Amino acid sequence: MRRALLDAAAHEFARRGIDGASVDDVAAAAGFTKGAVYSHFGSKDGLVDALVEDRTTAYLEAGLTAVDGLEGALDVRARALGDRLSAVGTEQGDWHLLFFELWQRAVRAAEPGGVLGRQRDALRAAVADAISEHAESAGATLPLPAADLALVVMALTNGLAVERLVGPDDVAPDLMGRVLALLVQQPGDASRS
Amino acid sequence: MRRALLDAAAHEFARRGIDGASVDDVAAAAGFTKGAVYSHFGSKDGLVDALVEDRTTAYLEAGLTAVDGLEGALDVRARALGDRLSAVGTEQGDWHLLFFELWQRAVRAAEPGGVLGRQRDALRAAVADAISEHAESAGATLPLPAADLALVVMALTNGLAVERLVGPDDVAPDLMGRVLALLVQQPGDASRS
DNA sequence: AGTATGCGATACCGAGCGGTATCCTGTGAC
DNA sequence: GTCACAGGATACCGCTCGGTATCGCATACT
Repeated sequence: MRRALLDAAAHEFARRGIDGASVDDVAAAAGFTKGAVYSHFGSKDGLVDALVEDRTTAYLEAGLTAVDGLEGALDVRARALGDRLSAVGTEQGDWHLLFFELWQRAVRAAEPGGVLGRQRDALRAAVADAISEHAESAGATLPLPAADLALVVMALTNGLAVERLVGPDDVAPDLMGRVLALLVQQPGDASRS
Repeated sequence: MRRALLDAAAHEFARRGIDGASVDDVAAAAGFTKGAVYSHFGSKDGLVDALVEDRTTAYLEAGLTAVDGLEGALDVRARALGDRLSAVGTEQGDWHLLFFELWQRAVRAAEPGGVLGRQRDALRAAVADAISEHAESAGATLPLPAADLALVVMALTNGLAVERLVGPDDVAPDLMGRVLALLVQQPGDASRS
């Protein structure tokens, strides 16, 4: 089953590294043998490519969901967004481990227009749009261009995930929310938690 | 020469991955053969360990330098710090590639108290101290505990490095500084660039 | 029932790697 | 000048892994 192989690959690759996990390992984790993998994906690289496609799509959707349906003042929305992103990041420790590995591959391959790059651009644009709309509907002015803020949100998500994987207890669950709230706080607005 | 081998290892490991670069490759890049590596470090893991020690020490010192000798109002210092960190991050693209690989190893090994973890704690504590002192000497109140701010600085540095390696032009050079300035901005302080 | 199709298992190959054992050579002590 | 030694080169081993060729078997179609 293609689905089972992709899930097993995501898990094994995250745990042991893409180079560290053999095709045999992945197949065995899914209850199959190598033959199944080569029958479906042709090569190990083919499996990795399919995995990139699969997981980045899911990641993009998760990101879109996170910025959707926020209500209230802008800093309240920012806090809620931070909490959502933290929750997702905390429960899916494997994802970031895998993500950084795929990202490394993409950087080293240096082939512009890779799947990862495209999905990143899409996510960034979508988040930037959402931020703009949220700011407008909340009647607030953004302290930075929406595109820059989107980048900061992504960078913080990734950066805090790094720290969380080293020391899960070192990162307060509400840190992301508080930081984002500070970033969109209006000048002269003295509201502090 | 031990130094040459470490430098070559840093470069080769960053470019091709720790698993992707063979001991032969590293030695050749330094103008030697395998024998030199095994004579100095005993094993590939020994080389990696020595490299972790070497580079994290340098990184820690770079971090300490960055938070040192800042002057002026708190947000001015924050901006200057951001610019320094951006400059360092931009010119040393290789380091972050290597850092994430070493970080992955540490997370997967899951041996608490690794060198990387200790250096991270030290850096975080030092940055937190520096932030506290800067806040005090500038007569400002911090919107978040210094330890949390230190974590945010580190997370942003790493997160923006990720983005910069994917698309160098997507990250404005002054973004880090502006974000940090926003974070320490005093309520009621309407100064905006 | 017979047959075709395709997924997955099995056995095998070649290459590259980490590691080791041994040899070579330049350098310093006396 | 001789000797000892350490840093490094060379040759080699064994193992693991990606990849391939082939086979077996279940399902579906006629």
